[in-house]
This record gives sequence, structure tokens and C-alpha cells, in this order.
Amino acid sequence: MNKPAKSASNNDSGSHRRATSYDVAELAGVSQSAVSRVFQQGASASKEMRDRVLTAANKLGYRPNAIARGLITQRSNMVAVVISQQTNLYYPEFLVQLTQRFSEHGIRVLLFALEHEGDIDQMLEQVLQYRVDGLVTAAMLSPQQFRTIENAGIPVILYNRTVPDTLANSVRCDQAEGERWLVSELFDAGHRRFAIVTGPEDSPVSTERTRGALQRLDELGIRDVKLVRGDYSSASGRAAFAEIMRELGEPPDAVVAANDAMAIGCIDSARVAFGLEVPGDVSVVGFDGVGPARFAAYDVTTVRQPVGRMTEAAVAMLIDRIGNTSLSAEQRVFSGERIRGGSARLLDTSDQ
Amino acid sequence: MNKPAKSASNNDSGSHRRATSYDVAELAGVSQSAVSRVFQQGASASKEMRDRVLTAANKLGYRPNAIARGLITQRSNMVAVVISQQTNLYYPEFLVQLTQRFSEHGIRVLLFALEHEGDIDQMLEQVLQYRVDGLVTAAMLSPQQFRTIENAGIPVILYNRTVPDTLANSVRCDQAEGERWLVSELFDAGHRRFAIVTGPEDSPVSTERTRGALQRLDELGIRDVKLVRGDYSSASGRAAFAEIMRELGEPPDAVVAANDAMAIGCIDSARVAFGLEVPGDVSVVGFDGVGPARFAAYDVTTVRQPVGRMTEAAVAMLIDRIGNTSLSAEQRVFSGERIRGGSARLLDTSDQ
DNA sequence: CTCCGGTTTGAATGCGCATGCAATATTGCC
DNA sequence: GGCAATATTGCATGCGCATTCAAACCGGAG
Repeated sequence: MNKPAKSASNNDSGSHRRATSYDVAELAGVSQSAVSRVFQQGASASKEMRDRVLTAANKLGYRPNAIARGLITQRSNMVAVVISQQTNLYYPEFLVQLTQRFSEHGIRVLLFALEHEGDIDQMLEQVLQYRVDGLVTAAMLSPQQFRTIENAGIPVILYNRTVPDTLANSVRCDQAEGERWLVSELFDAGHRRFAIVTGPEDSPVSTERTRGALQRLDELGIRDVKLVRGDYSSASGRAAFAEIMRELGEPPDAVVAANDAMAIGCIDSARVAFGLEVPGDVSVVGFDGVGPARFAAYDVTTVRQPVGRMTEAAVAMLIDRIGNTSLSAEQRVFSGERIRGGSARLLDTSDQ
Repeated sequence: MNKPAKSASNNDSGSHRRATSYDVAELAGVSQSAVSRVFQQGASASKEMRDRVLTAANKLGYRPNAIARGLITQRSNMVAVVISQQTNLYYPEFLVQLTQRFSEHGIRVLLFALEHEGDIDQMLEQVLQYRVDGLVTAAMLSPQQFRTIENAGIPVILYNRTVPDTLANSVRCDQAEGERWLVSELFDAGHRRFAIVTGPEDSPVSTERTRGALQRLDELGIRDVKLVRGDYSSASGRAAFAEIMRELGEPPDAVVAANDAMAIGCIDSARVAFGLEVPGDVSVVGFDGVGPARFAAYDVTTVRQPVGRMTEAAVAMLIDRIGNTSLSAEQRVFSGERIRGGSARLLDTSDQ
């Protein structure tokens, strides 16, 4: 009561304007430029100056306004990350790792989540308006869209995506190679009658995986392959296996699912709905190496994407590009980690 | 080929400064204010004005600078979302839904991902510097931290968290109630010897769940309960079950795991390492109702958090608070959806 | 005491936009 | 046609900060 409302610890609670560098300057009895310099990296300021300013700033609860700073430095220190529903569902580490790694470099992540890959346009509009320093996208871009971003001077890293006929920076896992390995392993172990459960039509990753599998099968002389479309969910995997059984009348030797969730769905369906043994009666393989695939009840034979190394690469590449816009395009392709799980009957490789 | 390199759609490729409202104004032969008004909601502009400006803007590839706009309007149209590693791992829908819902209101999400709940301080500093309009946190805040944010005039919504001795807006699922139901069901079906697998020590959610379970057990006269700590991972669930077996020498009637992943780990361990039947020899229950819990091989009896309704509530509450800072605090508590899966031996409830 | 190199500081400016105010154009109404 | 009321436009200003430039300062060598 011995003082007016404004307490010493900081300005009054909330209802008022935030302290600016001018307020701090006034309280510290210095110029605004001095305050600005104290809150920067390479600026010169005497020890005494620094102390006075910091004391005043502390008293006022002052924090530099990153928005204003961004306006003048032309650097927002934000990058946009575009993901689809699927991305975060099947690789929840992706976003977290990416964000943490960027954070280590003082960069914040502005997140954009698409319902489906496709409604990117309004999103890109926002990305451009926020003057982000860069963009990582795990969703597809049309050449047109890609050019719009590049023209705005924003470096882009594609994550497991490509843009047709365009030179772009990308980080991806070699999906086709992984599928080829899976098919080869199955073939070597004697599997001949194959069914493939694909992902949704608009998924480039699914397309690539299916292409890899079909190509390898073709090389091995197998052409009569049953194809069923799923949507990456385990429910769709169950449905797909049921459809395969309905059409074939008996289980195929092996089911190649475009991801682990659907592989699990296939296994569930085989066991529960058809009383089959996995891998006794039918082998099932997936892709991704996600958590559930490693549970003992499934132990899916699969290919794991090295998400950690991929996010690391994406962050490093983007930061390089932000620092130097004229770097030429680069593609970093990672091989997946091959996991010989118990869901498929494979040759024993006791090559120790 | 019939045109020079630079197309009509926008200016030259990247290397130059982005177009500003002045550039557009000049090209359109109008004032800068006119341009500004055309790119706003309720501003008055004649049809002709609008056309001229939009044509010029299009030719220059102009987009309003959201940073500059934020500086002057004192609204960044960004909210901060703070999550921990765990959050995104076990509720991948949370982030995506939240982001999409905010997006529908023209609000962008600035993402902060914590390694562990605890290193929030530097993060909050960033949150404050970016002048976000609001904050949703799925990580714990100290009363001190909470006050800092509130003093800055930033509305906060706590997600499945509370701040001790503090009036805060929150959206949460009633963990204790869910746990009480699970225990009651197990008890009714004759289970008497219980073991509990808790989550990590620093997880408020785990604490609340364990408390709920223990409290209900106590009410039922059961006090000798084996407690083992896990870390929410299925691997820790396996380890926990092994430890329980080691200490008890025989399986308990029921294992109450603090989340589904650990419940699955327990089931795997019971079946594989100890040759037990679930739920024949031991019942296992979890919490969360996440995807893998619904796989046929586990079919975990659990309580599902209504993530959809919770994110909806969080977004609605925050937007209300952004519009009207003086709204009093509100807590919205949701009951979980009770799922009677096959992982526990329960009484038949054919109450149809 | 003077002069010079280096460091620290302050005044002034502008980043790109929204907005209050005054000037002007347009419309409606008698 | 005349005038008030309204809609449209331009001018000027400032949001909060970084940064340039010149002034002030400091210490040491001569």
C-alpha cells in the first residue's frame, strides 16, 4: 500500500503494455541502442553498461521482441515444417527430433499439418507470409509450388519426397531398395505366390515401395501378383488380407504390405479370421520398423527407416542452405535397416 | 518457348528483395495504405481499386509480411504448443489435430518439443520473445513459470497438467477415475493380488493414475500391492513384468500398467519369457487406448483418452481467452472411454 | 601536455505494415 | 441542382528493434 499499483518485481500483472527496449533504456539511463547491443551476440558493451541494462531489463521483465527483430534483420529464425497426418502417426519421432535439432541451432519450428497431401496451397501461402527462413516438407509439392517457394528465396528440403523434373534438396530413405531386399529374402526362402497390400494412391512412398517390390518380383520371373489397396491403417490391412483370401481362395505364400501397420493387420486377420499361422501358413512383411512392429506377438520382418540420421541430415542441409542460398541441390539417400523378424519364414543366415 | 525466361506470373528468380506493399502501390499507381487495405478483412476499397492492386500484387508475387503485420497489430496469430517426447509418441493425433484446428481459425502453431519435462525454462523464454498469442502446454509448469507467462498477458491452456496452488485453464482426462474403474472391474472379477507398473517419476499423469489405482485398491481392502517403475516404453513393461515375477515368484492376479505400451510389454513378457497365458494366468490392463492396444494379439483392457474432444476444447478455450483476456479460469475434465478388451479376465456384462 | 588508435556510446534511420485523420469522391434525397 | 451523408483514398505516423555514423571517451606513447 505504500506504493502505487506498479510493484518493483515487474510491471503490473498483465493488463499493460510489454516493456520495450526504450523502457529499459530510460530506466537504466542509457540509450535504446545500448539496450539493443546488450541483447546481442557480437556487439560491444562495457561491463558496467551490461550490468545496468540487465538490471533494468530484469526489473521490467523485458524480453527482446523476436517479431520486431525479425522484421529488421530479415531473419525470422523460424522454419516451416509441413507434415501430413500419416507422417506423425507412423513416425512420431520425426517431428520431435526435427524440432529439437533445430532448437539447438536457435531455430523455431512453425508447424503445418495437412489433412491430406494435396491441400498444400493455402498452407504455402501462410508459409510465405511468415517469412520463414526455410522449409522442410514431408508432403508432396508440385513443380509449380516448388518454384513459388524457391522464387521467394526460401530453401526447401524434401523429406521422402521428390518433385518431378526439378532439382531439389532432399533427404529420403530408399524405399524401392528396401522392398527389393524383402522380396528377395522371401523368394530365396521359397515363396512364390505373392500378394501386395499397397498404401493410399496419393502416397509417393507407397508408390515407390510397390514399384520396388513389383520390379524385383518381375526380375525373379513372378508376374502374377495379387494387388490390394490399403490406406496404411491396420484395419485396412485386415480388410486387405480378407480380400486376398476371398479372391485367391487360399493364402498366398507371402504378403508384402506397404507398411508395418498393415502388415500387423494382415497378421491379425490371418490368425483370427482365418486361423492361419504366421509365418507357418503365410509370411508377412512390412516397412518402417515402427514401435508396434517390434512387439513379440508380431515381430514383423521389415525395413526400418533411419529417422534419426534422416532428421539430422535434413536439419544440417537446411541450415547450410539458409546460410548460403546459392548451394547447389543435393540428395541424400539412406538405406533402411533390414530387420529379419519372425513374421516371415526366411532362410537361416547363421553367417557368424 | 514463346516467352522470355521471366514469366508473367511473378518477378525474377529469388535473388532479389521480396516485393513490399510500396512496390505494389507504385506499380498500381495507388498509395501504400490502399494496398494494405485490400489485403485486409474489414477495410473499405472500391472494386476497381481492389482489381488494380491485386493485379499488381500478382505480377510482383507480393504477399503481406506477417511479421510486420504482427508488429503493428500486436497479434502474431501464432500460438506456442509445448510437448514432451512422450506426448507425441503416445498421442500422435494430439499435435496434428491441434494444429489443424488452430489452422481453421487462422492461427499457426509454433512448436516446442522438450526432451524431458523440466527443461522448460529456456523454452518459455523463446515463447515470450516470439509474442505468441497463447500457449498450450502438455508439459508441467511451475507456479513461478506459470506466473511469468500470465504476467506477460499470454493465455495458457494446460493439457493433462495442473499447476499447484494456481488458478489455470486446463483440459484434462480424469486419469484417476479411469484407473479406479479398471481396478474395480478387476476386483469384481475376483482379482486380489495386484501389481502396478508406474510411469516415470516426473510424469504427473503417471502419478495421478497410480494414485487412483492405489486409492481404489485401498478402499477395497487391498494394501499389499507390488509397485514397479517403468518409463512408458514397452521394453520397460517387459522388464517390469520380469521383476514382478522375480520378486513374487509367481504371477499376480492382475498387472495394472500406467499406459498401454507397458501393458503390451507385460503381456509379451508373460507369454514369451514365462509361458503364461493372458488373461488365463494373469490379467493385464493399460491406459490410453492407443492404436497398438487394439491389435488382436493384445486387445488391451484400457481407458481411452478422448483426444479429439480434448484438443477441440483446448483450441476453443484458448481462442476465447485470446479474444477476452479477462475470462476467469476454467477446467474441463473428460472421462475416458472404457474399453473392455481381452487382456483381462472380467465379468461378463451382457446387460443387453 | 598533446596526439593517435581503439573502444564505447548515442542520435538517427528504416524494416513493412496498419491505422487515425483529413481530403476527396460518390451517392442519396429533397 | 444542391446539400448532407457516406464511402473511398492518401498522408503521416509509429509498432520495437538493429545498425550506421559520428561523437565521446580512454589510455598510452611521444
